[in-house]
Amino acid sequence: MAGHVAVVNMPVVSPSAKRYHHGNLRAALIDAGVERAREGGPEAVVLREVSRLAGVSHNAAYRHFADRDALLQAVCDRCMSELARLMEAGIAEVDPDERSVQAARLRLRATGMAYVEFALSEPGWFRTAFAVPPGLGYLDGEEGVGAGGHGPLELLGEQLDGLLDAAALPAERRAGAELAAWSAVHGFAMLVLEGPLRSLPDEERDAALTRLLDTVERGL
Amino acid sequence: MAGHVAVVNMPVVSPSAKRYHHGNLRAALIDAGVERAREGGPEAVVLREVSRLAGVSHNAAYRHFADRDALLQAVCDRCMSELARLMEAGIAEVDPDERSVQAARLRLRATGMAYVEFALSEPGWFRTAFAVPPGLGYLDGEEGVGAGGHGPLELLGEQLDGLLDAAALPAERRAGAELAAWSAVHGFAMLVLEGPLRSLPDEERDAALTRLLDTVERGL
DNA sequence: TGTACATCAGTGAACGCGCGTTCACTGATGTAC
DNA sequence: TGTACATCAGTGAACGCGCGTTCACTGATGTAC
Repeated sequence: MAGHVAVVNMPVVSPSAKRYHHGNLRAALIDAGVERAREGGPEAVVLREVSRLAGVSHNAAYRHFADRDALLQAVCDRCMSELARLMEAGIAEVDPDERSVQAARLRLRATGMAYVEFALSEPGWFRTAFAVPPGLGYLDGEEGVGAGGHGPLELLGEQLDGLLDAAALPAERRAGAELAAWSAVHGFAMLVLEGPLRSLPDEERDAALTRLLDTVERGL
Repeated sequence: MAGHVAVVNMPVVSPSAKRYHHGNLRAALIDAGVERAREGGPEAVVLREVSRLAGVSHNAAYRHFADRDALLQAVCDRCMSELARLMEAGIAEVDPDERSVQAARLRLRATGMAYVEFALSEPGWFRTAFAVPPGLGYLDGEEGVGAGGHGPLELLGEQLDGLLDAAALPAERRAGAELAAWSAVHGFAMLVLEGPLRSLPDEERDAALTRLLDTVERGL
């Protein structure tokens, strides 16, 4: 019986037998934090709860993170990387060898669509990605940047360069175009997700998104 | 001596003598909440602290608000109204009798500028304006809407109508233009205020804002 | 190959914190008669 | 004009909560000799 109790008390995240040394607690804590963030956003990344999920006592976390903010930052980085990953996936759906103006436009559009889709389908992660504690930086942690080595900003920049190469964006308008495009989709996501437009019906929302992307495309 | 002690214990917000019945506690609580929100954003609207500021015991607030969220909502409404007020002031700087295309464009621009300026100069209020508790609505409280009876959305809509009247906006693009324009300035404010661009130097930020407003103007 | 020991990664108990909310109560007010 | 009384707006004490963080400690690991 006693042996079985030990099995029952195994840490949730690790299928291996309970050991005193966890092995990779740092990663396990971040994983658990990401899991909590998915459901409840950044506020849900609670040091004690995350340690519980990782199967260790709540102060073991202090071996790997200076404090709760340091853990949260690592979780934020992962969420931002996940956003970048989805953006990359959206971009990749347009044939990468295609160099036409239309393809460049479609890629930019896919970038924005993926951004908003991430926000709407994973609101907890989206909010967490932008909840880096004051005083700490974005994508500063060891986790680094997204799958292809790029954050959302770099991915957006590449699509704008693509537009430039296809002569669909005047050279004098290239500078600062990132922030204009980014602001548009970010604001849309925020207003619709938590802001005054959070009760907007789905179909109106989708129509508005199309309208928004059209506007950006024309305006750039 | 005893009489003087009573004077020392007077509520901070009311210069009148301490009375058992406050007189207008509801308004005083909202005022105190707005004061706290200015410094610390929505998290700073703490029921006990706000009651303290108003000079009453912390549970007197329950006579006027169902719970903390109800108080917070009232404070949010006030912040949103303040935003609308500043937008109106910005619009009013363009001669209201002027009906030219240029004037219509300037008014739209002033709307966006005021929005971002409010966010940057009063970050606590800006964040609070958009922190209405889940389940509660925007501008639903008694405070109602801004000085002229309009919220930010209505003000923006009027400027777009102005553009339409001046033939600077094709009629088929009028629908949904609010959300496109609003998204752009809102996203800009969020990214620069708390997001990944929060350490952007002031001059780069201002240049990016000009670029953004240009883009929106062209794109609409 | 064995062992002493430094080092590192965990544990468990405790602290202090301030919050939102509820309870039973009292002081003030205004109105019906 | 005076008074009884219902109503409303406050008070003060208490509860339970879970958090982040610190402390002194112990179990496991790997390395020098």
